Amino acid sequence: MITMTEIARLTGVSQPTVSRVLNGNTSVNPEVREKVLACAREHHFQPNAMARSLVGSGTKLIGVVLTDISNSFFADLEKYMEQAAREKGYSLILFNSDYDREKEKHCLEVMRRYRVDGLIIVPVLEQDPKFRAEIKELDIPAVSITRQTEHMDCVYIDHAAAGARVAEHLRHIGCENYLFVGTTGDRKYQGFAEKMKESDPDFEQKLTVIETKDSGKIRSILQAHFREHPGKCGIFAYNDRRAVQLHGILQRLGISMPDQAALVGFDNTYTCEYLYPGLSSVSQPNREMAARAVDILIQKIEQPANQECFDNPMQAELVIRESSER
Amino acid sequence: MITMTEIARLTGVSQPTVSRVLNGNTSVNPEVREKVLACAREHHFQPNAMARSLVGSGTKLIGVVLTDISNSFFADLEKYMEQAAREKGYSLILFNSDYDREKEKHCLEVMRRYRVDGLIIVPVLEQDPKFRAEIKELDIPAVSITRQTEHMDCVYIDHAAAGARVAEHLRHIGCENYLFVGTTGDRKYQGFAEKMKESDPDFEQKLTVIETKDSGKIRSILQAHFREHPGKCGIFAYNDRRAVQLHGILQRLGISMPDQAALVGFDNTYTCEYLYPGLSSVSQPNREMAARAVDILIQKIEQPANQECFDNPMQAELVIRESSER
DNA sequence: CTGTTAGCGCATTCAT
DNA sequence: ATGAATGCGCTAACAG
Repeated sequence: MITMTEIARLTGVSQPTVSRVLNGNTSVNPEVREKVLACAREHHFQPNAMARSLVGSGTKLIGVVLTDISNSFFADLEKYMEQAAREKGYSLILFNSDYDREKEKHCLEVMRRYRVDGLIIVPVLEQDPKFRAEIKELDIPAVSITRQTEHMDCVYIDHAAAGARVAEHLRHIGCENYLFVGTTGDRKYQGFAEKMKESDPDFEQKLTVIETKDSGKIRSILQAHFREHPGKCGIFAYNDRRAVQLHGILQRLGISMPDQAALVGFDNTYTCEYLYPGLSSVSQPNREMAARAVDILIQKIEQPANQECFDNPMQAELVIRESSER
Repeated sequence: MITMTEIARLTGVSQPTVSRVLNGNTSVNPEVREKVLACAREHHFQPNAMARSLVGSGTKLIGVVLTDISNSFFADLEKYMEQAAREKGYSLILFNSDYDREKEKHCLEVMRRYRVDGLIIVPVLEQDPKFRAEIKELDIPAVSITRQTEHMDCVYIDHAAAGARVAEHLRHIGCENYLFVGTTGDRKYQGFAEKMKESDPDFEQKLTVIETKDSGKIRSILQAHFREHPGKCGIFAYNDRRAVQLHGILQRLGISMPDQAALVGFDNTYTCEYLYPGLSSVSQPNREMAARAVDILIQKIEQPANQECFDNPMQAELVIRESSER
């Protein structure tokens, strides 16, 4: 791979002159300019980003840590982040933490080695003090995406509010009992339950929580549930993947949507509209979230002055389809 | 961020000694060793990968260019590639080409700037001579994944064979006419059509090709098709995303699977088994493909001797579910 | 406008 | 076993 020094030798000028031409900042003699450019083109010169960064201008690298890119929602996010970053001349170095704090820590270390200019992360455990310490140690601009954090910028949707919105909807279409698929530590659940309790003090007796991901077990639970509770059941799943799974199981059990079961998922992945009956789901503005995260980050990278942290809550929207129509 | 020179200053030894300690190659005085290690730990030292690469030991960076990571199949692939790479101390710098040759070219240029040690790519157009030239210019080990290529190592499944396998299956369950969803330039299609023609000279009259991705248009085409052709129709979609879309449309039209329509997708994404009726699909061994691609690449990076290119065709498997059961 | 000089952080000689 | 010197490719003064 050709270097500036080599181009300098070939064209008979000094290396800094080559640098000037190729970076186009200061003015150089037009003839020299052309000669150098021609030579650079001929040899497909590309500046060595490593050397450049070493000298202090940053790496133009953004470290991205996702919990799991095989989740469509995150895959979309990464795609939009890359687009936004590319527009500003940044590239992404991507890691999956697999929801594992140890791996996450390792990702952070590797990113440090590459001296990424900034960091976008979906934290495994945003409140973990160790995580906060690790981020602080990194000492570079960082924004968390998808999760609300207090010690760093964050771009997210208010999961509790979204959960509440789902509660409102399910109550509105007249459900007699409820199923939540996920863990009760989830903000979505908390917002959902809170809202329900507001209008129905007996809510907790009407609720069943399914934590397992095992299709067989879910099937048994559903079967028993619908045998004992004939009334319309509102089902809220913490993500579309689970919701699609439930959708299939309900179909197999011959439980009709939305009459017997009103199902709502989360993330509004493309499958929702293709399914039959169509799957209601909470849509996150992932393109906007990605763009916002990248913008905030790059702004902080390039203007290190303003170093306060901001909360960037964004608006989610419930997309109602056949699976939970009135 | 602390440097070796700084650690050297703090511990009163020379920078090369720090380097020796931290890289653990040559032997150093145990006392010095401990002192240096302690200091490094205390300050959370991480070697500057940029500087290290500059001095000639490579970047430990693998450039990955995918056409579209929002496709679950590729997202899975990337996840497994990252795992495999991490195990060998490499990190991934990821790009999406969006099926756009220009963007792909740009990705290649950026990778060059970062002096990635090697490259794994899903080519937009593997036969394009310009693409081949660009890869050659890069002058680093490169493997193409998912596509067969002649000028570089490749890890892929034989799409034509997989298409033939689907043909066999659909013929076997007794279809009277066929629908292919995708483009006829696709190897899957070619294998499919070839196989069909073997046993049925009239195949071409029995085939309809749907190229559009527009749900409304697909719906019209299907409606017209089933009105005119009452017999059982074998439908082969080039990927699961399209297959899921068709699945929904068929359901909405009240066309039963597998009686009236036997549907087969491609990639065997998780949705397939959750759908009802379950979606038949061709399963690619993506974990193995990813691991193989990474292994081959790293081997070539670390043993530049053997520079021949190898074909690595892998075995796909048709997973039959309700959507195309006999 | 352009060449000289210096230095980024590190690995790698070469001495000692 | 360890320090001194060198150079990777580049940018950033500085002097002409």
